[in-house]
Amino acid sequence: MRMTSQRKKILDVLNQATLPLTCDDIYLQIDDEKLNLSTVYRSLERFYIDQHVFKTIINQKQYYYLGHHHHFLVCLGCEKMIPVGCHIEGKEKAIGEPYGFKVTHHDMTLYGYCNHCQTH
Amino acid sequence: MRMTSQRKKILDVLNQATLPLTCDDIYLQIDDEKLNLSTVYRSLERFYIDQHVFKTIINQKQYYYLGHHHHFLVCLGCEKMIPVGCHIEGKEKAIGEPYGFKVTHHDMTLYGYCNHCQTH
DNA sequence: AATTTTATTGCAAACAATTCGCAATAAAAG
DNA sequence: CTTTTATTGCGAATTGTTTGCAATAAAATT
Repeated sequence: MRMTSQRKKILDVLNQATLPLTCDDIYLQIDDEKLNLSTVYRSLERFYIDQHVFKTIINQKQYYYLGHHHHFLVCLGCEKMIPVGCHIEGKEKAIGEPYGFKVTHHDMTLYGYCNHCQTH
Repeated sequence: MRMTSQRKKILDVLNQATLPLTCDDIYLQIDDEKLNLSTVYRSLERFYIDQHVFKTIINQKQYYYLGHHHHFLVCLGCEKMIPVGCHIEGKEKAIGEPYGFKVTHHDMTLYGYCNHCQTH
């Protein structure tokens, strides 16, 4: 795995972030005329496969983040995202077991309305 | 809500199904020269909003199903899907509460390897 | 039953997110 | 310093999904 200047910048952006980001988010934050969006896509997928970043699907889009595996409350009103812990972590294996299914990971998102959007 | 012939056929297909289906799955199963894929998309989204069908996102695609809310084990090898119960149903509200967030629903998918793909 | 109303459809085109082929580039190895 | 080969930029393709709009057909009204 070659640590290119592009990949360094991508990881920098992710390190700075407090919420998960799409490839496009990251692309836009890196103000480099010469960086291509497909490089961002390829790099993040590579990081993900090599287990250096986490990925979650929200509103049918891929989001990436660093740190530890968790989930998000996503507001249907304003799209705000709130990180929340994982409540299935330990149960993963048990859920697959009766079917001889080996669970490797899971993805979950909770949708609803944030404090603000409930009353506006 | 007008129960058109197209919508009847779409619901028929879903009723027959034992696993969740994409719009395209359903479209292909209805052998009607004159039925359009966008009608299938629009109808299912309407059913979903009116709470007549459930929806879940798997591999970044929308799947619809009837019956009761549940989840799926999805094999990364052969794409096989196995329905499993929901383990968060009761906790939904509690997870959002500390943030004043009103959870309306959630989506989860478990990925891994089925019995067969583990050894092949 | 005939007519009016209006939700729904078919069609083609647009869209958004993501992926791909390929020649050029630049890390890392020799 | 040269060679090797992973990675990039670029443009184009793909996939899943959504949209505008005129035509159609349910359902409501007469």
